[in-house]
Amino acid sequence: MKLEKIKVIVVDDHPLVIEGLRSSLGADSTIDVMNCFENASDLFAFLKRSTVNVVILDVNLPDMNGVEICERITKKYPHVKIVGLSTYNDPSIIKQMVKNGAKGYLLKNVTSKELATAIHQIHRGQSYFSGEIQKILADSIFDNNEIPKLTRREKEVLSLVAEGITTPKIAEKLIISPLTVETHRRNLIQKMGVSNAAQLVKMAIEQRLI
Amino acid sequence: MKLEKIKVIVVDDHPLVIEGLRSSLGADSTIDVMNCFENASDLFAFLKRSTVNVVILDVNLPDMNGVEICERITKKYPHVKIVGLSTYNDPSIIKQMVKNGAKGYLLKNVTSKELATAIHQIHRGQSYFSGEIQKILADSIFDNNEIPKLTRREKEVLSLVAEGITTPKIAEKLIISPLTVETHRRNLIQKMGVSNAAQLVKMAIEQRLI
DNA sequence: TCTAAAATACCTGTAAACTAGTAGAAAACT
DNA sequence: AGTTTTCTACTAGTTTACAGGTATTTTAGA
Repeated sequence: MKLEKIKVIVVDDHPLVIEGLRSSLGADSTIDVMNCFENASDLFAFLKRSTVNVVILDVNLPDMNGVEICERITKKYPHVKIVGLSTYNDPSIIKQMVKNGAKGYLLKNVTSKELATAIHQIHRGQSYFSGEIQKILADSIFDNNEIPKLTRREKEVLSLVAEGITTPKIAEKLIISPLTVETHRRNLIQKMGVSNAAQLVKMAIEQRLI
Repeated sequence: MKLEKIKVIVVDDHPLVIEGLRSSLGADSTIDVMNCFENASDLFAFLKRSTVNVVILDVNLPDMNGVEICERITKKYPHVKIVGLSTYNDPSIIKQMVKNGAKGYLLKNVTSKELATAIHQIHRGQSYFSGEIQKILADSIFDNNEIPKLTRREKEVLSLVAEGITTPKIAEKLIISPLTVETHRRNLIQKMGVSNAAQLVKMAIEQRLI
């Protein structure tokens, strides 16, 4: 029986990282780095016409965020395994990635050896999370910070609030009553489980909602 | 005359980036990647006993921040040229790096070719900033956002404000009068040139003051 | 030691934010 | 077509934030 290589593609907007992955994963005879992309649309164009086993996915791409990409890949190509790769160890992002089908998540401070291990393990159907990530996921079980779903309008209001614009001026901008803005603001504070605008801004920035 | 290679060292806490730089810069016959480090202390240990032309310096290292490293290198080894390399295009960080002696600054989305060009140019005594960075530096001339100096107490209050704690509770925590907290808060808002707490929080996060 | 800077505290007034409840109209979903 | 969600808007009362001063006591630098 002929050994099939694991077909891997890399999506990262840093050419330097791509080159690093190419040279180090290329050394592994069981892994075939088919192609590398710097944005999401190129990735999807490729997925349309090729079979792929594992996608190594940077969470921060210019044209689409990692969570959305995960969701779309999982929906359209459920056989494709996703490994998140990012500088950020933000629990909410990691959890969202996992919820949307990522089978693994690594920080960029991993060695290429560990990455290769992860690819193999995930390709076998298991999951893989680096030590630090495991700890984060474990911790976040206790404080079950469900990411609340915000409506379109609420997101709009949130970003304006986060810019420090006051209620009456937000109302002016959105051409609605200040009272309505107040309501949205109130609902946001309630949904996000905070108690004032300052915390709301912090939250929004942390969860990259703005 | 024998051609001397440019002696370069790379400091980055991401092994993947290091491998990428190694493989791509290694291909350039005029550049000698002497060594790579993942933290600042290893870097300084090496500088003590070796002559180096150019340091490629990631701004985010585990043990020391980029600005501090720049300052120290410039002071102790003024002949060593520094090229900042980072994911962040935060104007205040870039400006601080330049102020502290960085001769170039690139975002991690550069190609290795551009990086090589930068190394050569900087080694010749010129400076090099990638297009995006040039734009940022140019923009920041107009809005001369001098980073205001905050006092110790102000920083304390700022981080508490940023956590969304209200004035009376901050007062309780710091065991001072709420009126004093109000004064600090007001001074902060004035110093940072913003108009409310929400903007203050945003600012503080952006400038990594908390 | 003198002095400038920082931290502390207070007053007054206005504006905005937060709390709590209600409720009709418009979209979206089934 | 019917139900649910979202967006909209209102009343009314409380709390906190913001702006403009002023002033005393520490702390730290020259």
